[in-house]
Amino acid sequence: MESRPRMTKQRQVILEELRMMHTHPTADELYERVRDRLPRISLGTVYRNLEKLAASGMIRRLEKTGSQMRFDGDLHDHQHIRCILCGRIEDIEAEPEPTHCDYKLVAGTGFRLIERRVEYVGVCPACEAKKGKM
Amino acid sequence: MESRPRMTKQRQVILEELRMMHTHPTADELYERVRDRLPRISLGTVYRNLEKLAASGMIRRLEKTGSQMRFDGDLHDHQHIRCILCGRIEDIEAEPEPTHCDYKLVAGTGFRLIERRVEYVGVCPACEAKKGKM
DNA sequence: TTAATAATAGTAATTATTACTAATAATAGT
DNA sequence: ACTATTATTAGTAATAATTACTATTATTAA
Ligand SMILES: [Mn+2]
Ligand SMILES: [Mn+2]
Ligand SMILES: [Zn+2]
Ligand SMILES: [Zn+2]
Repeated sequence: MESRPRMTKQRQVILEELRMMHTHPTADELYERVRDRLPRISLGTVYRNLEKLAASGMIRRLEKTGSQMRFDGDLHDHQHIRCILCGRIEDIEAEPEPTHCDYKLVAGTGFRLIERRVEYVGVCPACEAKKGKM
Repeated sequence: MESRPRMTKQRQVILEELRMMHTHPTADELYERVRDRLPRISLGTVYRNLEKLAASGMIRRLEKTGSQMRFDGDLHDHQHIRCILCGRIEDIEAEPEPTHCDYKLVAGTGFRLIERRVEYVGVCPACEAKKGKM
């Protein structure tokens, strides 16, 4: 039942590239990027490593917003805003910890509160510009 | 280019059943329910109508949390808590409108803020009980 | 009633993700 | 450095949710 994770070249590169880009990429966006350095890597390997890295807390998995998962190499305490038109995600400097008020709101449901996620939704500058032209 | 929506038996039943249940069902949960009244309805019809009803504002589509879409026939201003283990969703009586503080947070990004979604995540009583037994 | 055309049932296609498997390579121990 | 163990990989197949297609049906306005 022993099983120490191994730091493979693939895992290393995936982690490095995710930490470099600040765009909260999907698995296949990251796959395209990583292929520049490891042309023979497979998409399944990218998925598997993102899963492992997220489970070990080395990266964040942004819960299914939009149609695919997105990942974040930046672990500092922050939230996100997503463009309702193109899906682009940017950082927002807000603290996500639940407040006393949140605990009171949840009390009636019988749930044990773990986390409060705030997602801001809007239109990004690029999409706003595009829209103006029509 | 004219196109007035028609109130078909299927659309009627889908809307009625969704409004009755307070469980935020997935498309196929609702499909199973509706089949009791319309045994020949197809899953595609359920999806198509949920899409139309959401677009016209008659129901809410809860943005992809978990692996599938969920729908809500209750339009009153509220938010949700989702069980991280079983996916069950319950209502939370919190106002979702962005505050001045939210607008200030978003200002730096250049986005036009449309909505602030707060999703609470926790463990539901049923799952908590199940967990205690192991 | 009738004509126009949304909407439907049934099925096929798409898409993101996960599972499978034989081959490879990272690590611990010698 | 060599070897044994086994986590990990590439490649591919399978799954699962959703969407698209198409011939037929049924709603609604005239
Ligand atoms: Mn981020
Ligand atoms: Mn609700
Ligand atoms: Zn955009
Ligand atoms: Zn639960």
